Amino acid sequence: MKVTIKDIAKEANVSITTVSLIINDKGQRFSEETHARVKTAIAKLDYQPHYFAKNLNKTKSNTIGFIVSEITNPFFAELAKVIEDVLVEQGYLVLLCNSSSDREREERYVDEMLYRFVDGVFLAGTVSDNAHLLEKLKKRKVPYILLDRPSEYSQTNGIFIDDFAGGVEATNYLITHQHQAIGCITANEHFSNIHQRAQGYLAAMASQGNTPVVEIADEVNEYSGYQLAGKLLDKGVSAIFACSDIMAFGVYKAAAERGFKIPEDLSVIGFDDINLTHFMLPPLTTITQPTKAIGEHAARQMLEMIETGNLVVPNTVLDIALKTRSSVIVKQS
Amino acid sequence: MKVTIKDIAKEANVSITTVSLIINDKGQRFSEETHARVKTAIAKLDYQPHYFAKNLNKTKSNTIGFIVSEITNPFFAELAKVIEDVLVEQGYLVLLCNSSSDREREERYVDEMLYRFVDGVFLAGTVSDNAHLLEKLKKRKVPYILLDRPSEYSQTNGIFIDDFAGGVEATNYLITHQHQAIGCITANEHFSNIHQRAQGYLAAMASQGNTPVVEIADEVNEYSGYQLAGKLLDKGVSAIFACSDIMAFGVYKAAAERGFKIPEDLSVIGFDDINLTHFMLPPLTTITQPTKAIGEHAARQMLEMIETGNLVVPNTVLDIALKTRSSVIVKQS
DNA sequence: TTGAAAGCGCTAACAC
DNA sequence: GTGTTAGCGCTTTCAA
Repeated sequence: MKVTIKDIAKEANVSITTVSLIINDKGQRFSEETHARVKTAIAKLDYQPHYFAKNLNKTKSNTIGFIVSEITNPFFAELAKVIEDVLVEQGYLVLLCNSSSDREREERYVDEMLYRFVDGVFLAGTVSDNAHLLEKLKKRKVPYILLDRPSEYSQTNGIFIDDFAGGVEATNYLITHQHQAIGCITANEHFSNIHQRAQGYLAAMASQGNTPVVEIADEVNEYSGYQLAGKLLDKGVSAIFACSDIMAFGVYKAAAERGFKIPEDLSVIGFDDINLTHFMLPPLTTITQPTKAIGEHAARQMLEMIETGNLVVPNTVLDIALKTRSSVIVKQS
Repeated sequence: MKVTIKDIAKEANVSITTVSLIINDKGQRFSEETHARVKTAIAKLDYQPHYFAKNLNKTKSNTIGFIVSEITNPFFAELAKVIEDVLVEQGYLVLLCNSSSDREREERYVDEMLYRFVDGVFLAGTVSDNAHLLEKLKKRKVPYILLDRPSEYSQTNGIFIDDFAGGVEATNYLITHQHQAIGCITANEHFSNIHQRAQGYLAAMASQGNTPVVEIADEVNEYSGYQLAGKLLDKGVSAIFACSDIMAFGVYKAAAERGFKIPEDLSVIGFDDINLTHFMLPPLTTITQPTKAIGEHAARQMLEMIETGNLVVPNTVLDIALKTRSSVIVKQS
């Protein structure tokens, strides 16, 4: 049988009230000796409070949900890791769930999390058309934070970067290296942030009078990058902007298969700056997302919301930066 | 206020017992009409059972813990994803926690999971010296399954591959390609499975009378692979066996920096067969772990243990296979 | 300083 | 077929 507060009370020869108060640090009024007796009993019987009983008429679980669209994408794995590190440090447990970008799964997870009384929810890379999810969270007064992908529905509680500006910067970098036939690999509008990066590309191309060549994927991974890069290469581009580093892996492969060398025959720029970009050959020039800062800021905001009961926090846009490595050079004539 | 079973009872004009039984599919004895009334009331009031109350005098939570040593390692991310897919399908929620190979974190997670009454725990890549963790789980009669890394302490409940044989096979493959100066990049004995792969390498080398050259890392990632590959290359090896694909990324980089081409100047073989190996240049020859089969088998075993209450399941060793791609060729003289 | 007792929402044994 | 009621382990109000 599990040891209960009753057993402790009996062992220490006090009432259960006394035990409860002392356990929860509300027992200042008790004598030193009572404290000691209770502590000893707890240690002796190896008592652990009962999670369900303790929370029965509470509304806190010390658990925070984290819904991520694709855990095998290193960017998300790195982000989740940073956030978990901070939250665990603060005494929370993170309930990390992978949705594989599936709407139904996302909703299911939100329901299950609310059912389990999570104290907050992070939504990383979930579908942008998520009014129903946010509505549920608001109704239950559970704080949430949106990461990576803005929601059409929420103008607050998000931590993002300026994807459009990043797209412009990446494209301009290629343009300043004399590239004109620049292709772009992006994803459909459900991936709103990645879509925005392509919008930045389009704007930068337009301002130079360059003709854009965009390929749009329905998934963001190495394979889709590979497929679309092939199409672009067949169209004769001299540079490619891959709106996600993971897609850039596919670009490298497609180029290699066609005998194109990077950067001599093809310049490539990515977006995200995942750890692996250092290990691509050549190392990928990319737009850096401050993953650590995003995660830490997100965790802090969440803790603050939980603490204050405030459910709204203004959107934050963190700075990106161009990370120059070796995959882009001046166009060879 | 949250809607409770009482409200439903009142609305439907029945007792709370009736509601409870019908909700839990134990209400065969009630009339069609009663069923309907209760269902209508539930829908009308948008009733949801109370997680803590429901489980208060139960011992099930419909939640399964998953402790992983390094979620940013694609192998683990892929494995976790497969398992979660199966388990979610079966009505469970997976509590995925990343320990960063930290003993304290692992223990903390086990405690928190037990506190939350998880129905089972997966331990993927956790420290091999984990008697204390398994002891806790056994004491609470919570089924567990060990993945990736065997425990010195448990001869059951594991799903592994034959790491030693894999090491032998990888090494022999290099040997049959005329390589003699073969280096090996592995990790310290805390990573028991990876360590075993190196043992296989040593055996294969010894049986040929070749002199082994082993470098041992304290972490398994791209960086450690890079560091150690540098050392091996400086010692003049013509082939490298990287005991983990993620480390092979580092080998590629170290080789490139020294002007060594793969496979012409250096043959490389990896282990795991993560998705990204297809995208390495050249694609990495490696030992395939049947990630999908491992995950599905693990999930099935877990469900069976939960269902039957049986806490022991024999170890399973799944088959590996050599996956030939383009990073190994016959040694050039 | 301490304790008795009500109540959180639900399940299940038992009664009708 | 249906309802009453006693808990599950803990927190908290109120009394002493």
